[in-house]
Amino acid sequence: MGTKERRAREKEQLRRQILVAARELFVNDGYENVSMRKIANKIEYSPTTIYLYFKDKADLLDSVCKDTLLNLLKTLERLKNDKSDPVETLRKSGQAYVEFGLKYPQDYKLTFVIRPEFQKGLGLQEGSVGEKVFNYLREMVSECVRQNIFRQVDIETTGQVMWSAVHGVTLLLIDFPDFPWTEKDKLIDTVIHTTIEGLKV
Amino acid sequence: MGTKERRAREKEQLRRQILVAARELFVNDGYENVSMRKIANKIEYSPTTIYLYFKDKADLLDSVCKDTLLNLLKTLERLKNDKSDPVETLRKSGQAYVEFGLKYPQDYKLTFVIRPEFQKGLGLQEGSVGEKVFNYLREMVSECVRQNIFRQVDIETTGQVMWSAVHGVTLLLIDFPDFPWTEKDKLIDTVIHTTIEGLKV
DNA sequence: TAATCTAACTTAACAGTGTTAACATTATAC
DNA sequence: GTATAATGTTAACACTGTTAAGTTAGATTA
Repeated sequence: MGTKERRAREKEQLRRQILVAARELFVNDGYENVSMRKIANKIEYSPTTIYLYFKDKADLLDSVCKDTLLNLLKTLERLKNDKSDPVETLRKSGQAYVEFGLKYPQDYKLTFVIRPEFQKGLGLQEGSVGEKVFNYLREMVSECVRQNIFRQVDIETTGQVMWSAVHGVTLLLIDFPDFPWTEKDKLIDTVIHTTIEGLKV
Repeated sequence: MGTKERRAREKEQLRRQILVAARELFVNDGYENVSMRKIANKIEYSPTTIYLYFKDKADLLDSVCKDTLLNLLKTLERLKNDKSDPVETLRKSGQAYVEFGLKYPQDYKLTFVIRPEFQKGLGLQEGSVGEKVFNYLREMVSECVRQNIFRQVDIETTGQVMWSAVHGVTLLLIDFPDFPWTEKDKLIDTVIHTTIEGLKV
């Protein structure tokens, strides 16, 4: 009677296989330059098979994005234990966020700019992974507010300001690699430091 | 002998016509959803005619982006006269930048995230429009540094921090319209205010 | 075991894409 | 008025996402 479970497992396996192949191609060649046929080729199935597992190409991308967010969340939550200094934790979180974006630039762009429509359905609404990521930021910030380190009492605004800063510097560094930036790590440090100091005043 | 000039004028006219049609379609339908045939249809020429004026679709987009940057530059330079308070001018410039992005969200995204490769050839290199935009920001910032308002002596870094902040908040507001943002203008104000205060300390 | 059913997958096709090469047309120059 | 250059068009190629119809293999039932 284990046949049904086996079949389900096999089905899930192929789904993962498609996702892995798709991510790899999206990341290397860019979403628009990847065709369903290329993905199919990579996994050695016919193109239409993919449609048995994903509604369409956008749905496939959505699933890739969801994985990216899960990955980001995992990365961030590793920093949570460090409860000593809330400002230091926030600083580290910001740094980790930018680092994540620069480590997986294509993933980051796919998730946060190429297809933010996906947020409507999965990304930021209640119970979603995206919401969990922002909740993490909320926690970090609210601890700083609670300890009267930050002037602003409004946790939402404070969090959004922080997000703007790290999102901005991440995308600029990704999108304009040839721009004569200040030394990269120095810039990231300064952005985060400036924002935190600005929130204190 | 004015025939040559007339021909050149007519040619330039059709070029503009193509650009206008392309921008309108890109902005309404999104770059990827606009085909050369659609553009051709709009201006009532055959699709291949466009290739007599632009190398390819990307080149067409580049020209649209260049216009956007020119537009942004014009918007910003209107604020330059106000020499009284450099911090206030910088604040206003930041605000104008974000407002510009939100007023022409598709243009902004096309220029700053969809096709930043275009920066390589036209956008940010010497003498380009993009460089002029960043030079504007440099001027605003350096005035604040010169008057010892900002701690940081490094004008480049300071400018880049400012750019990160406004770029970040602009894109977040564009890309996640359904996110429960703080009231929009308040958020923009706070981002700019926070960054400036952070640079002062 | 043989017949049936169903889930998984493929083939063939449609309408659309960017782009090129070859052709047609028009307006200028001699 | 004829040659010449500029301008525009037609037809085609190889590709795209996606659907409908057809095939095959494995499990279920009699």
